[in-house]
Amino acid sequence: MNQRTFNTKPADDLTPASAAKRDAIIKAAARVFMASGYGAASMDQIASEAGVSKQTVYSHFGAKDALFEAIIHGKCQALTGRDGVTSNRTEDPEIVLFDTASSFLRMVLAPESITLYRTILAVCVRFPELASAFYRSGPRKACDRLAVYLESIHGQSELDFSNATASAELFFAMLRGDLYTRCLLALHDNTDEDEVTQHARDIVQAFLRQHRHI
Amino acid sequence: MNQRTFNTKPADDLTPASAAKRDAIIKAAARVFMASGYGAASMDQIASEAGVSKQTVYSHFGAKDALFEAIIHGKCQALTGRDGVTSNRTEDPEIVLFDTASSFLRMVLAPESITLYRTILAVCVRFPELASAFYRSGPRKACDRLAVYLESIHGQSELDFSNATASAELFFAMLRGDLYTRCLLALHDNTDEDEVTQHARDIVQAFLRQHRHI
DNA sequence: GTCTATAAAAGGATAGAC
DNA sequence: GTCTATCCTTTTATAGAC
Repeated sequence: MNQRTFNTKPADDLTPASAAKRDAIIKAAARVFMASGYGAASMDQIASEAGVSKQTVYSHFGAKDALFEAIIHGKCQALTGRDGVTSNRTEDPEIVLFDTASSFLRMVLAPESITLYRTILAVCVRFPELASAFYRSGPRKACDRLAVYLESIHGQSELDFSNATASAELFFAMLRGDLYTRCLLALHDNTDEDEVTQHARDIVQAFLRQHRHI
Repeated sequence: MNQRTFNTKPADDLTPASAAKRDAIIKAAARVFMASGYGAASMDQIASEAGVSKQTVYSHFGAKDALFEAIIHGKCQALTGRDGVTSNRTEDPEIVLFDTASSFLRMVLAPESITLYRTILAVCVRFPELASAFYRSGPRKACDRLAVYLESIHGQSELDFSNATASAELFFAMLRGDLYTRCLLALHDNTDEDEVTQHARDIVQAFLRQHRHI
């Protein structure tokens, strides 16, 4: 570990050539870390794929763990930025929930998301901050956004969302289901798009039935 | 990888001293692999903790990956053997489901189960058979057992389990919920026993309400 | 900042004696 | 089968020249 602080984003006080190299290092490191995990990734391979010398990598990031943290943090922030989990319109809740379910499943079942999650799980004890950052910018964020929506429609159509956060957590847990476990374990060669859509439809129905008090 | 086949269980055609060493190797390897994962675990450390020489480890298991596979397969078989997921009595379904939920959560949230799952996820691409074996002896087994029970009570108390397997998968997915994600990510220092019990109670209620057609 | 060369250490696997 | 000693490769990190 190095005592200096290294920026994740290309700094403006670098020469264009240096910033370009820094960018190449980040891209290469992301590829290598995602492909091999933290332990099996080598600084040699990262430098090679970035087209720079190993010493340049160390000049920019100081140590392997600092580079790894920068990459993972970047990936987590990219996660947060993505598609809104709820299309917050005054539409039929069933439609809004189905859209939410579809985009959520597409996101979490994407190979890059699966790989990122596996990579973090493999090192979450050694890098607790990374695990926390992932949770906040991923699962937690999705739940919070959905909870806000559920609260906004509480009472409509005889729907009871008096505990919106718990309901949101349940919604995503149901969505993941057994399918997510199988994908995490790499038991599928390809994820069937129709199966996913049908699954989202079923879960939305079950979720609505569950929260419709009679 | 070695071309020979190595037994997982202590063979009877070994001298007692040899069988004891084999057992020590298995115990030490389990500890080291679970503590460090496949990549970071070293054959030196395993030999050292087992109190034998490294060559003895190689004599028994041939290669690092073969030893790893033997350890993981052993852990998976131990998983299967454990507590019945359903207490298949002619009791109130609510009680049976609550018992099932409680023992399931206790099992999957146990630190050893979490560690095993993380270890397998980290190598599931390189060892597809291990991932498959884990899935069959863990999540799949639990679902199948519960599905059998659900089918047996289909129609009772106005409960609809016409798709028992899907219902069983949903039940366990709901049970895992956000709590399981947080535990996987090592975000908890200790799992609150009362929180788990209350969670199981809530999920059973939601599950029953969901399958009670009106 | 960047590169080449190198230090220093760790790990998987094997040879040879008993 | 078991042990000691060793080979060979890979890896993190740094030194020194430009």
